[in-house]
Amino acid sequence: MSRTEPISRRERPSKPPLSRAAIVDAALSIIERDGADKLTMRRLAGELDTGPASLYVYVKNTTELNAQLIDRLLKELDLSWDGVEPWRERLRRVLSDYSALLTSRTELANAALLVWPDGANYLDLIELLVRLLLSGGVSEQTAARSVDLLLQHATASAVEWAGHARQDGQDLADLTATLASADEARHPNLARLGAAVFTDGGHDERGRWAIDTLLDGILARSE
Amino acid sequence: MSRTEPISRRERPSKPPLSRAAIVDAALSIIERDGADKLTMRRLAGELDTGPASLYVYVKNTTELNAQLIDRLLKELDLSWDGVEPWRERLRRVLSDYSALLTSRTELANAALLVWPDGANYLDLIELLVRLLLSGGVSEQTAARSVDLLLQHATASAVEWAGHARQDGQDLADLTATLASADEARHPNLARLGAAVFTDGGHDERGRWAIDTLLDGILARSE
DNA sequence: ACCTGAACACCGTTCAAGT
DNA sequence: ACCTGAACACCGTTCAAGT
Repeated sequence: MSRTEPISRRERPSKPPLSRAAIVDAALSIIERDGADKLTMRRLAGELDTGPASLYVYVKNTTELNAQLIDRLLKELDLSWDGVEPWRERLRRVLSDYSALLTSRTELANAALLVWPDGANYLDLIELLVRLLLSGGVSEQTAARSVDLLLQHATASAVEWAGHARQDGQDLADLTATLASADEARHPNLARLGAAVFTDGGHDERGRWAIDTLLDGILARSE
Repeated sequence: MSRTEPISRRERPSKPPLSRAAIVDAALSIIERDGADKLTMRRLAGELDTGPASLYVYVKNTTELNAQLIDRLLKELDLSWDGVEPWRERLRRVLSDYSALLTSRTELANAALLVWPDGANYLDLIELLVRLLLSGGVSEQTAARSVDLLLQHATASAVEWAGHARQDGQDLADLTATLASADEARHPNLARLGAAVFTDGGHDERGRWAIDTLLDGILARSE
């Protein structure tokens, strides 16, 4: 008999075999195409031409998948340092790169706060942060803790920004209205400062201010 | 005919009328009884003996409900200041109270990062923070921005802690294993610091360190 | 006007059964 | 051994219809 493959009946001729890597790839392309909020186990299974149960052979649960995804995304970060660019500037740059990476992927940003995204690229990022801090004269113990604080800030900023951009019904107008209604007797300081509490300066400028403030605090710990 | 109420047939004799306040109350009791992760629109409707559609007469969506809930929870915070307790200590205390309030309510902690929880109690909290900062000699502009940074840190810490306590399959052991596997050539600094990056010091001590670092940074901005 | 049953369009995860 | 159909146990939100 001739060796015509009976499998060749299928439309998509060679459905690639499932694997952890194939799943992460498919997840990434859903995120790029439809947005991170559209990434679900069921949709991901659909993308791979199978049922959702099949994914659970390769990933334990959604949390684990997210951790994997975050690490994969981190690969896109430039983590080099020429040693010429001042360490403080390099630190600012890598943190805002990291934030930007997550801001357009709301659900992942959220996951990044909840999971410890273990993985080689995450380690690379931490390594760079530690290296920069040490070169700035920060003590080893302080550097270790600062990494946490800096990444927490960058991640939380991404979550906030992604959330506010999404605007689930809320907007800045509501907030400034609430603030304007602040009773002068009950909130004398707020009444004086007004909307500056929330809106003073642009996003970039505030981000830069925050990182500089963090760094000043960190440097103060190292004397 | 006698004026026997036909309504008295019902088991729970007087189902309270729906209202925004009643909904928030019911939501709070679900959170207290079953945990914040069990709070859903459908369950909430069940608690109030009605269908989920009825809730949408009083709240726009889940996000709005969460904002409401956070403000209500904030009412439980002690926001007084005798002016005798050093401002820095008072600030530390209110921030860790706020964190603790959210840590046991995972989903709300998450929401607190995403929504601007407008409401009277939130304003009270901000007012206290501004007041403490100003009394510490911080400039008005710096105080306004610092409030953001301090609350972001406290909220993000609550989210992280709640998440790690939940342990969706991940645990510290995984992470320290990853860290131990850090290639010495690729991650010389990490290899030297080891697990200290993640585990040095207890939760409370690290929290205190972070707030002090933040405050030192803030004070450095004000000279 | 105020409320809601029922439907729409989804979820994550498990498990028994198939190859 | 590896994979998956089908089911379990849910979601948030809308809308046409009822009182």
